[in-house]
Amino acid sequence: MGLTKGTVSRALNGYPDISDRTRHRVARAAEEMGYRPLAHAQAIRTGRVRSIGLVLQVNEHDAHGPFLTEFLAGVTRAASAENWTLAVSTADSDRDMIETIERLVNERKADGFILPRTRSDDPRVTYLREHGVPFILFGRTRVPAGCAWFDILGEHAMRDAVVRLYRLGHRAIAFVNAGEEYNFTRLRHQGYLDGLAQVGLHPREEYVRGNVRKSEDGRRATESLLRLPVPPTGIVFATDEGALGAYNAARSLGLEIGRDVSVIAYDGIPEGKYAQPRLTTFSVDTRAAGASLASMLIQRIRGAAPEDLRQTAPAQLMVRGSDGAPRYGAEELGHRIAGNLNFRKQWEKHK
Amino acid sequence: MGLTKGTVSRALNGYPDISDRTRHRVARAAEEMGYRPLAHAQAIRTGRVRSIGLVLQVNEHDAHGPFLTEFLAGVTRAASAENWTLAVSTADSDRDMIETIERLVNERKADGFILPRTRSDDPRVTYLREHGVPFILFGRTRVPAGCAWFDILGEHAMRDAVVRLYRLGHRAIAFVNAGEEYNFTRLRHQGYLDGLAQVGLHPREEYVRGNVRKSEDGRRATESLLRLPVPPTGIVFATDEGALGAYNAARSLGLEIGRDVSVIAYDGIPEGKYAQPRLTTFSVDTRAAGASLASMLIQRIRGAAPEDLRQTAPAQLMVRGSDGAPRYGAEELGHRIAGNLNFRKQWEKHK
DNA sequence: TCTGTTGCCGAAACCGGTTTCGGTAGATCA
DNA sequence: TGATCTACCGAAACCGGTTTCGGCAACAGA
Repeated sequence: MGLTKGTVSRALNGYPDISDRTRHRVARAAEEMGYRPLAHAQAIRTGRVRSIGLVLQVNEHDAHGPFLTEFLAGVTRAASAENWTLAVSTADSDRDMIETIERLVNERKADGFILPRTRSDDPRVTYLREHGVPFILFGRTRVPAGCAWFDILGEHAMRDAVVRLYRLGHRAIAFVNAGEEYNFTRLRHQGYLDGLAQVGLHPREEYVRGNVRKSEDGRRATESLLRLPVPPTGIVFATDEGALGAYNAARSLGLEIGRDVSVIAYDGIPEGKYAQPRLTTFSVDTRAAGASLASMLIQRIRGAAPEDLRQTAPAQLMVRGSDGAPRYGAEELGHRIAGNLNFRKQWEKHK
Repeated sequence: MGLTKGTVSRALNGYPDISDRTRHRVARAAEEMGYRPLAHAQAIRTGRVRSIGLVLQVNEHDAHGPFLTEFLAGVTRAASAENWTLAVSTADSDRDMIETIERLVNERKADGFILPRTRSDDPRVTYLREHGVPFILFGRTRVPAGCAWFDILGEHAMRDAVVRLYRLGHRAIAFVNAGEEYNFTRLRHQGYLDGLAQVGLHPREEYVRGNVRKSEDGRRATESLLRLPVPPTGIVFATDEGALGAYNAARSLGLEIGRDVSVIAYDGIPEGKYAQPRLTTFSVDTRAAGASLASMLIQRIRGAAPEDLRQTAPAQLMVRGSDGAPRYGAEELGHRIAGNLNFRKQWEKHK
């Protein structure tokens, strides 16, 4: 009893000039009365609110939807373990994004930020770097100076997908990429090319599509691929969502996914498990990613050098039903598709 | 120039003892140098951190997934408008939930809480009420004393779904309910009964199923309904997810949804738009709900009485392709299903 | 026994705001 | 012209912690 608040504070924070006896006494008393220092009272002196900032882009097509819960679970788990919390906000444009971050910084609602969906030229990075606010990227960047990051090796997944299709017997393998604004896009494209090189297939420009964001984009891209004179028998998708569009394209051309044409994608969204046939995909452990990002950001805020905070992890292949040995060769497949289209045309004329 | 910090504070906070001239001078100066009071420094005196707490349950089957982004967008929008922020955390059990809330309360990381998915007997309510922490429910509760809430009138949707099916010509209308742990479950059941009463149909116990959480549960429930001697021709689902399971059940019985059997559901999740045929459902404006909840909670924290903070809103019917006039009457449908099953059995024996 | 150390804790400054209190200048009124 | 009132602002206490500084007591060394 009868210790000054200063002594209590030092005892709780492990200062060396406190005897073990007093330290235990304080710890026990705090425990008994359920005392926890008010975070904002600490912050006024320490300058840290022990809070991670996360601003979600919500304008366009909702990019995080399926992953969000898992991601938040990972982040908050890791943050809680260090007694930190998470401040979430949303923005519907780049301007709004910067303003939102600015507000969180100025009022010190967050000590640093996790930046999901790294873009090629990212205004968030520009702003935060300029203002000396710590941050960590989910996804690598082209200009890495001063940046910490965590990323999944999507390019390896793309490469392995090509190799897998090749081993299943495919010799005409196409690639459908995501929107160009993201940094991972060119990496995945490179991974596709690496895969072709590894198995000794020549890259063909007409086998590559890009800027697929929604599943409808994926449908169009797939249809244009399958209507080529010599269509691909296997298609690698940079995202699950794009691949789900392929199901509609295949249906409208009278094709069966997994038999007539094989599909391998990337992300591991739940919808893939409900597709018919179930989508073979490279799944990302989003929860683990969130946890890594959170604890790395905390280290960064505590002063670790960004160069020491760069990690990558592999995606894990989930073999399901959308890929298999090709039923026909590419030329043969082309003829079948032409036949199907012709039949449909006749039938519609007949009506 | 040369005003004390006390004067500046009063000027910025609109105290009456500051002349307009000084007030403007201060406002302009603050604007110029981009000054924003540190939230935690204010909090130490005011006792408010201007932060809304939200703890998500993430253990079991992820209940919020599809709605989460929209919900967060609504909450953070409304919060930002009042210069508040959102503190998000997660929990994987009831115990963990209470501990997480406790931590946020003790450290004052949040001034109050939004409680999504109100349960019949909710431990969160017990804890917060006991500790005098403001909160608002997303969903009504059975014991309303001291509770503020916002809710969607799911029971009206269920009732209208029944009436709609009746007007389309259905006379055998079943109901598939959600998990019993949620409070909205019994409300929706009541809505179904109200609908039957309104059109003058007798409730039949064998036409009601419950405890459907995942789409697989919905498949089983639907199959058991359709295997009745006199199956329903129309089915109302308390959740979209359950209704998606009906698609598989119908397929396995050789039935076509929207023709042989009609389905109307509730939630408005994106997957419903991709189902074949597209799911007719009562859609909830989750973003608006989040916004209402946030601004009502802020009012609550500022001292408004909980009794004055109770709002409801209707769900909006999205007519798509899963409902229509019944192709057969109920008895006839039963015969067709029996025939299909028999055929399948023969065919399997034949193999 | 005296002098340095050391270990340990109290006292007080400090962080950046908010809020209370008191005093002064100018206006109002008798 | 003097007294009273009012509008306005400065000064200082305060919020709940952290951190610095200084001093006392015990202990070691000479």
